[in-house]
Amino acid sequence: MKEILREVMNQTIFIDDAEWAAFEPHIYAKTLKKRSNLMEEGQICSEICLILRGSFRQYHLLDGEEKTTFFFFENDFVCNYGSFLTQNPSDIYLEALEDSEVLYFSRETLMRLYRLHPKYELFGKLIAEQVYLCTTERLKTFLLSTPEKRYQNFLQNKDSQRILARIPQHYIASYLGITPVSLSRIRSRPLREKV
Amino acid sequence: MKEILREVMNQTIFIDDAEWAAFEPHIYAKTLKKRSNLMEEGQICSEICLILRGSFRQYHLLDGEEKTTFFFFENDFVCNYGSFLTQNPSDIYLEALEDSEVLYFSRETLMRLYRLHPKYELFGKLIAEQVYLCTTERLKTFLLSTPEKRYQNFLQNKDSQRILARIPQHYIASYLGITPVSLSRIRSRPLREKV
DNA sequence: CGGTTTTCTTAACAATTGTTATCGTTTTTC
DNA sequence: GAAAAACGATAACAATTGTTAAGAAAACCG
Repeated sequence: MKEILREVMNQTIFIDDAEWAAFEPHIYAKTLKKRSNLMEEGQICSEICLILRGSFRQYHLLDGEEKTTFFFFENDFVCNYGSFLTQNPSDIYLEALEDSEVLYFSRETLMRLYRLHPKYELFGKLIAEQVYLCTTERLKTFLLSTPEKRYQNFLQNKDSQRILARIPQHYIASYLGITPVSLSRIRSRPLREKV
Repeated sequence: MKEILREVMNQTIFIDDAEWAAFEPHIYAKTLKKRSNLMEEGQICSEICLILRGSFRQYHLLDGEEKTTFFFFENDFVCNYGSFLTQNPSDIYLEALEDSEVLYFSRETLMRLYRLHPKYELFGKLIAEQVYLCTTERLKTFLLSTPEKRYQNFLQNKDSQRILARIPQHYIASYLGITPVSLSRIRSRPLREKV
């Protein structure tokens, strides 16, 4: 089962047997019931999970209102990466949307691997770069598009399909930075022709 | 003069004399006239600049309209980091807002340093993490705030001060994802009390 | 210095989004 | 299987933002 983690990592960088042997004993598994939290506001992120089964949403709590801002699915790493890096308290919650199963390892384990094998250091760099690129793409949709165009782009984005297939619409609205009512309206709007 | 680059890097990670000696000969300087472009759409980013004097804006060109999305000042690294990482063509322009002076080095130089000294690899990782954190903070202001609140947060953000001091307001509007007219209106609006 | 360009404000109106509430349907839960 | 909760559409109205245009002030440039 832990081999799945190795395979996912291999999509970014090849991990040889010696490198894997240093890692493998420090990987654990756990299950989370639907609606349970993997992380809560105020906690400091000390472990990284790989989702084997299930899904999670990330949300902020503002004036008693939940603002959902990200989703995680099978083969995704899920953690509060910002809190993981800075070791500052989390400003977000991570909630299981379904009964879920994850592999996980601690920050200390990763730090030890960084010191033992430069390959892991490179892995950490490549992950940071990947996550930067994704975040920038998403920021662009806010800087350059209206909510309506943002939703249309979202529909056409290949990575969005798993969100559309599994996530309730009002969470998607929040993910797009709009209200559920507004998204419902946008969806019912006739498509405009380009002029 | 190149020592400034070393000092800026030292704010992230200590570079010893041997590491610096491998880098120093491959650093160059150039000047850019106000309004000239450091990078244009379609180009592939092959060098990183450190600003010694002057400032730059990053903008997208959409339907003939310029959308300014970022600013760079003295002691900032300026490049299209996304294009630098992926080697895909740039979707942005980088324009000097004043007569400017920069140090620069090539991507090949950095790649060579990555191979020679693991310290540079770590530097690359820390930069990616820093840039990720900044981008995420910015994305949050779009996901969690209205334009008006976003402007008020912007005013109170310490890092914003250099933007406010040196950048025309209509560029700031674009940076906040709104029109110049709307920003002018927000500014003239009376401050609301919290209830 | 004088003309041009840039910048910012304001006004009027259009378009979009937010808010609140209702209603029917679907899903969940026990 | 029945009660409860969650979900999505819709309506009505408020608030905000976008668009276009005009004008004044400031900055820029030869």
